[in-house]
Amino acid sequence: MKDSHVADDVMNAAVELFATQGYANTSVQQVVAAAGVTKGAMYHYFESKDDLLFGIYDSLLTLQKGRLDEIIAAAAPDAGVDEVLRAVCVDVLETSIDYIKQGAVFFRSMHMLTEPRRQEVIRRRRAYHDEFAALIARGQREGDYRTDIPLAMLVAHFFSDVHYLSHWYSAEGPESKTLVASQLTDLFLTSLRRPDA
Amino acid sequence: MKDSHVADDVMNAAVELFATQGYANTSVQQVVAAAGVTKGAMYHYFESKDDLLFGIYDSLLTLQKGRLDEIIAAAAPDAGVDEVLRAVCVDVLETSIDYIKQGAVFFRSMHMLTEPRRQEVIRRRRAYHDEFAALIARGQREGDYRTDIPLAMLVAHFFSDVHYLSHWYSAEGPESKTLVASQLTDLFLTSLRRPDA
Amino acid sequence: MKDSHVADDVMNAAVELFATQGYANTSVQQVVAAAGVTKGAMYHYFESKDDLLFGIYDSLLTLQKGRLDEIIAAAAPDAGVDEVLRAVCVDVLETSIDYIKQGAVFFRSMHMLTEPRRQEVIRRRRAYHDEFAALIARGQREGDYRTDIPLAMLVAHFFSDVHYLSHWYSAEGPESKTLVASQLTDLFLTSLRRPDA
Amino acid sequence: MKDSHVADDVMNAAVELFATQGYANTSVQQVVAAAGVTKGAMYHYFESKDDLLFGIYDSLLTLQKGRLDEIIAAAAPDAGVDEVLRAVCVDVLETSIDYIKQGAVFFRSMHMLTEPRRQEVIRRRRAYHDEFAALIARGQREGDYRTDIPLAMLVAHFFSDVHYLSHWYSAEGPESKTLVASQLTDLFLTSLRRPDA
DNA sequence: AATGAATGAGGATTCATTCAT
DNA sequence: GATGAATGAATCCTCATTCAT
Repeated sequence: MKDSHVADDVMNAAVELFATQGYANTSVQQVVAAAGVTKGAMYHYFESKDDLLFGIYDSLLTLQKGRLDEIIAAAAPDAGVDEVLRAVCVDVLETSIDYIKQGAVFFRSMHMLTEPRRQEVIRRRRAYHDEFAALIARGQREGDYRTDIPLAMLVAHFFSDVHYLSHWYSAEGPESKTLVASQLTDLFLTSLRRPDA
Repeated sequence: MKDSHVADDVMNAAVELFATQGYANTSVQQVVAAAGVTKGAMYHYFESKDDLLFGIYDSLLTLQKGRLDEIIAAAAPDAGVDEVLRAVCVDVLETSIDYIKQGAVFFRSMHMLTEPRRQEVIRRRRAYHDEFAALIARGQREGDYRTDIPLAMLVAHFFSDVHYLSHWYSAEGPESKTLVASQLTDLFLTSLRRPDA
Repeated sequence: MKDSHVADDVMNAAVELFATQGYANTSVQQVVAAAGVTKGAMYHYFESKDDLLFGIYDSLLTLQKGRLDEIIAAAAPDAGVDEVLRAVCVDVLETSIDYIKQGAVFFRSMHMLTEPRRQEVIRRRRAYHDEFAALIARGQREGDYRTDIPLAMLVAHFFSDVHYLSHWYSAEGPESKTLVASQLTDLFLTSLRRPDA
Repeated sequence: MKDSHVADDVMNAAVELFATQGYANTSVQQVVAAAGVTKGAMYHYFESKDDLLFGIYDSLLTLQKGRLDEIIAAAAPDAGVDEVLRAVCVDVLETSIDYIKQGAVFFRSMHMLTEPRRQEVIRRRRAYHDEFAALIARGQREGDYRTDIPLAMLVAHFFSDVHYLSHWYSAEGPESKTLVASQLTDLFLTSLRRPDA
């Protein structure tokens, strides 16, 4: 259930309020009031408040997974892994800044999701991480990246930065976004390189 | 109000439940049942559910600030900044693993705190970060650390790892803790070094 | 929010119970049970228990102020002040007997109102008294009424009777109401007359 | 249970708080805090919160009944009823001003008393009114006072002023008290006199 | 006499959701 | 499709009173 002017307005209001006040502190009443629709109209498009929350996860996961697949598919056959990984990192970071409110909700409200959906989010998120991890593993095999540190930790080391963006980043301008993305990518790739190389 | 057998049991139960199910999904009833005390007894020691939550923040902030000050004070007068910073990073990471449940609550429930207390947490947390930032700044002045990246981002880059621990770390054994702390410290310090050095 | 079958039933039940048992001794549960509605329905029409109480004040103040204004406006241009004042007194007393339960609540529960509303009641009540006082003042200027006693005390002397009705009056019949009103008015006007006249 | 420094302090604090905030809005905790004693100490001297409230009624009733009896007993054998009644009225009014806080509680919190005690207060109050009524009746028999108005209403007419004092009187000075008492007595006795006399 | 921790019943309020219209 | 009145379960919190010390 997801189109029409009503559904969009509701989702936007929900993201805004959930990011600002938290999911638990936001009543359905507040959401519909902010969206300028009635409760009945909302329940016509969304099954529950949980559905609203899941919508945020779903669209973000769909978006980022799609972009990741695209970048990898679009990579030149002879491209070095470092080049691809850099593109991926920059893209994730930029997208996360674009959707920083959704990101704030994402990392803060996972435990508010009802159970089957929480599992789905975890599964899709893991799939995403695995694809990212495969890139690093390839770089390790090719001798570019350090192997003295567990793969899982390297992945976590990168996504911690993605995660943390909503805790400190505040939009000053469009250029800032690309600069931040490139600098964080740089920090990550620097630490990833073989120490002795 | 913060001692007696009752207060401790309640706090422990609260940490456990808040970390597992989230603050909003945990009723005071569940907390007191888990602690084996009555609701009235709990309200004798804590003013509100919010007070319970704040207690988690307060004790963690007090602990970590204390340790940070101690390490800096205990550093040999001729110690290089890198040595001190490494000790600080390792300590923060190890402490965060020891109190990983409190950490999970910390980063997930800040918006559930009532306003004056939320401000206090933010203030104390900022003070902590500032002290950490001062170390890096000293390293920059001494020529050890890179200056091409804003100080605030370097700080965020480290604390994102601290933050993220509760999302992926799970205790496999006592050695693991020190290993993880040392490896994450390593990643951070590697990326911090002057690129051209 | 103040119509619909539900709102009326709730208000009536509230007046009855507040007058009989007092506001503090009456639970919202008792009110909704007496009104035959659910708690949720009540909270759809009233914001709080306090709102219920304020509703009693509001309707009584509105009613009596309206009637006072009407009587003064309707007075013949050449009417003596004594004639107008008598009409006002009789009307206030009769109305107070008609709404004797509301009156019982009025004088007993003012301190249970939350602050901004308590101020509003005081303000509106004062406006009402001032209008009444203006009539007496006119009578004093015209030489009908005594001036050896402060105006405020004369006003209090009358409203004390209004106030006290709910402490001793009990409805024996419709005639009694008009008799009581006329007799109390008589007592008041007698004491108001210039002693030496 | 009623002496010792503790009991007095508690009673004074209770009167103050009950008069200011109302009985229902005042917790035992607030009373003992204001009195500077502990809860246990209070419960050593008073059986219940209700006991505290009843104490206010008891002392006021005892005091006023005692004074009434005294004045009547002390009247010269050949004293006119008007003289005695005037003395009684002035005394009641002055005493009520002296104990105006107790009076505020008296008229506002009767329905908060537990049942047997509420009946006792009503009974003793009625006895007091009856004695007062007997004076008026004597004046009627002696031809001084009007008989066209029911005795009960005449009594109510006077006590309404006593009652109402706490709603408008505020202490400006010691002289004011005697002036107010004498003026209200005057208003009452004026209206009491035979209209045709 | 005095303490104050502990009890436990009760109260006001919120809110996601349903459903007749 | 849309409304919004109504539901009813759940939640946080208060508080008079007791009792071991």
